[in-house]
Amino acid sequence: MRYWLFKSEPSDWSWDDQLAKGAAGEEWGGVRNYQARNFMREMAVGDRGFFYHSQKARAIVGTVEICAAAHPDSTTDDDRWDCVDIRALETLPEPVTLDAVKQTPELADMVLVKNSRLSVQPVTADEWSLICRMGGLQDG
DNA sequence: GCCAACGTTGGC
DNA sequence: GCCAACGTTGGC
Repeated sequence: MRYWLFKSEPSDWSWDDQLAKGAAGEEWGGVRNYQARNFMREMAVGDRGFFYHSQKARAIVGTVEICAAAHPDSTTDDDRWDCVDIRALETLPEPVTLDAVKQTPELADMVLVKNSRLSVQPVTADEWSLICRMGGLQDG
């Protein structure tokens, strides 16, 4: 299983919006960046991901599961763009802020820190378990 | 609200 | 195919 991170502006699509979709999940449409799209094409059903609030919130707030592999993005007719579907799994009891990530040496190489503009990105297994613990989850 | 970083576009 | 101009993202 692989691990990922999905970024969203809460004013656009928030964790609450994602939670409201429940087990059915929701298409992660609207991504118009090749790197991000390529990562989504690599995702498999059952992979896990973090849900990150950008802009004012700047924190990892929950975990999600990939519930549909990459398929054409329904928000456009342009066939260059694919996306996956994700569903909310757990809310982090304690959100892990960008500040906290930056202050943790083991997380200094995270794409979140290194390439802050990439909206869909891979997370290593070590990063995953550490952030889960920091957020108050036993495990992913 | 500003601005740096980065990705994309389009002229040559 | 290069690169300048432009637009967008996201941290501060």
